[in-house]
Amino acid sequence: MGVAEAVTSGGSLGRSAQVAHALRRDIVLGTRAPGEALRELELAQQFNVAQGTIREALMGLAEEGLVRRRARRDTHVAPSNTDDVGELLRIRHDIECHAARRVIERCDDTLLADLGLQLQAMQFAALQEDEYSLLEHDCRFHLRLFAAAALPVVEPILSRCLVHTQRYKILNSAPQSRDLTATANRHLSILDAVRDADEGALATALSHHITTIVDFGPPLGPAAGRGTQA
Amino acid sequence: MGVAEAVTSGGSLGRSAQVAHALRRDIVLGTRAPGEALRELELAQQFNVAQGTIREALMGLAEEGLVRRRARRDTHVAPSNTDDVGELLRIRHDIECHAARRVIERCDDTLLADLGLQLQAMQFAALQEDEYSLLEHDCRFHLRLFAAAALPVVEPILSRCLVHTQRYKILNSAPQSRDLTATANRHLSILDAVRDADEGALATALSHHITTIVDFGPPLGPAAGRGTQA
DNA sequence: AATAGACTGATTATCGATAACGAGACACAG
DNA sequence: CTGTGTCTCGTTATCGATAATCAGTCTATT
Repeated sequence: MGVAEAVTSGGSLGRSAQVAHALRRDIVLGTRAPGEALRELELAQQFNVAQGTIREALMGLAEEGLVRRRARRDTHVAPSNTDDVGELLRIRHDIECHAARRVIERCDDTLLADLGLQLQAMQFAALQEDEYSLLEHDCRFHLRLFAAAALPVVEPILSRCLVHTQRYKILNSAPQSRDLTATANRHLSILDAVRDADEGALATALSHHITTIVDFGPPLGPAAGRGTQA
Repeated sequence: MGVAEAVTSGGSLGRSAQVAHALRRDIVLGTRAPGEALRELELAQQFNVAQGTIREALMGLAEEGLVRRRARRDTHVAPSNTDDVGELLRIRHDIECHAARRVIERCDDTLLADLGLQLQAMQFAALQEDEYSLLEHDCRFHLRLFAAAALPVVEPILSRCLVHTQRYKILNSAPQSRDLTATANRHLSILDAVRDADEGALATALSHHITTIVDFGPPLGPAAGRGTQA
């Protein structure tokens, strides 16, 4: 497992949030493999923070479903299950497409600007070959779009769907088979639909976008086996 | 606000879980009204535990969407929004009905027993006029049923839908208008469908059950029309 | 040899105190 | 009277140490 970067009072968000961010990155990218143990004191030493801070980060990740905590026993990286992801993708499709109407109805001028910014960031990340950065902005793109629907309680659900979908994609496909720039540009049709304030087009674009994220066909058959120990 | 019961090393689960349970109860029942401030030190004194313990409980509730935390600012009871609940109900409908097939396929012998137990507990709670207990077992009934679908990552999503749905119902209808025994017995048709291992009947029973949980008609304004999707 | 019981090592859960942070009040200058 | 900068207060975030608990092991008894 990786040598963790000590957190040194960097960003404006709290230390536990920074730790959670770093761990999330490792888990989504597969640097920390499913099943890997996460001991609080060990992580505290690695990140140079107190155990309680690690604890909070782990609790957050547990709520996201990325780690599994068994009370007073252990904490480890959660597995990535195909059936689960399929269902999450279905739910995501349902939520995002259904929100299209509300989004168009409530679309304000900052929405388009924010989406454009995220798209730009995605394209930049693609050029840099920084896949995780791309994924992050992908997430933000969809969450920002959904935020316009003004359904705050549903947002965390969508967020969970997004994260798990992305993790599954990373864990179950060969790195060279993923064209980052293409992934970024796949959001163009969504942006266009929002620009045109075309509810139907937005729903269609989202539906197509989501259904083509993961091809459940080819990659699962042969070497889909997890246990891709580093 | 209520005088909190000091937690005295009661159950087998940790103190923070007990605190979270108590707070969840108060919030769902409306004893702690939406918008009410929740100060960590104050609660720590009321429950006779350390601030950190309260903190964990609040973080858990925040992830459930029952409280809203603004970093370094404050923590308060989350509002209960009609639009959100409508959407959550839609998602819940989608998840539970779609799981019917998997549930029947993987139904093992303990499922029926567990569901029967929960139903009994609901009926008992109804007789006692203990609405929260009824709600809890209602939750467990549905979660136990869904657990048979073996989609662990989706479970927390369903859980969130259940909790918010129930809270909304409590907060937006007169207590005397709710027939507890009828609510409990409404699960009979679901149990029957599982007993018969009839996938179609289960999906139908669940669909009817969920769509008739909240009548968005009378108590709310005019257009409460949730899409008659399906 | 098999079983029941207690011990040990490892891990999480809790605590009490201190630090960091943001918002609003307040005084002051323009 | 208005705008700006500072200051204090309330609240959350972090820390380091200690307590509680569990799983697996090891032993003693039958």
